[in-house]
Amino acid sequence: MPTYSDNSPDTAEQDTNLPPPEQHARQYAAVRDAHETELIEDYVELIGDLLDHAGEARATDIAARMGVRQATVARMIRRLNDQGLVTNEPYRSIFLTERGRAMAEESRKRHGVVLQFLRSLGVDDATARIDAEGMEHHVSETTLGIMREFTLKQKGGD
Amino acid sequence: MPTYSDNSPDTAEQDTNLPPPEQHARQYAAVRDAHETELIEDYVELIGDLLDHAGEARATDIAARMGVRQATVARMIRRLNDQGLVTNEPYRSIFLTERGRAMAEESRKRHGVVLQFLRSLGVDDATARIDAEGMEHHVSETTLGIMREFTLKQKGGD
DNA sequence: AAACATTTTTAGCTAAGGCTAAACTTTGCA
DNA sequence: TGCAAAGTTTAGCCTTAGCTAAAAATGTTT
Repeated sequence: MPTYSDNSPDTAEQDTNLPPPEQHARQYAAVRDAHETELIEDYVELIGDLLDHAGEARATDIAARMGVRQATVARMIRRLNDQGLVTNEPYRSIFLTERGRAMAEESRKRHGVVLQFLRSLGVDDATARIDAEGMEHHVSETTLGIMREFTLKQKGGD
Repeated sequence: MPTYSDNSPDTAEQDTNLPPPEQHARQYAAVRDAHETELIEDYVELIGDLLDHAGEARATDIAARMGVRQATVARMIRRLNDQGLVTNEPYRSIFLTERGRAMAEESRKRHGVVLQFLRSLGVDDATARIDAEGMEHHVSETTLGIMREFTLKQKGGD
């Protein structure tokens, strides 16, 4: 029994009734779309981070940080190359194209906003990191803006 | 250039340095784990909702609301059956097992907490619904608890 | 420079989750 | 009652993203 739907007659219906089928379907479609780009963005973001911090992005390091095998990384790199996000020559380390760099930057920003927001909500660092990684790709621009504001306000207020 | 990492010397390092590789890998593994159960939970939650609201859960309705084809639903139902989450007989509608019901309830609660939280943050209803759908499976118990509290506090404070 | 170690790539397997097309069952109506 | 429509299932295709095993290239060490 959800306590949250029992005291506000205005929103009670929205909680207990299902949305119309088409809208419902659009919600799930949005999640599926997010999933399609999610992994690509994670790889690109990680490659960007490695380039910044280690000076180069090597398949071994990507694999270690992603927690997957090198073979998996190799195939993903080819895909990223196909999509014009990275450049790479056989047996050499990986670089971001202009588009890749833009995506990495974008991703890094989103990630940062969500992470900072969770922290300023009072979530411990370790948990915030894990949750941010998962939530990052499912937060709309609208919500992201609200999170940004909230974080700033918290910072100033304390 | 992330403004959030430039003014708080304490957290600056955590933002600009990468976590150690093993921890980093664990974060991505957590996201992958969430993805595995995510769709299953969505189906179970939807079936529960349909049972509650329409009295029965039919493949056609599930397909319409999920935004996928009936063939896709049919195969998923078999999978849910294999996992002991639903019972179904050929050409008859679908029911939840005890375990299925528990999962649906659990899922519905999480979903509600995230949705209410987003609303009380100031996110508009349509956006909140979409974001909640995606975020739901990536929010830890810890964060969920904090969200619940925050929502209550907002409600009382206004 | 040859041998060994590491790194990268390729080939081929699996499972999931979309799809279409076609077969089969149930339902509803004339 | 019988036939058409609607709903359900099965078969088979595709892509993605894991994996292992093995081959190819690079780097290191003696």
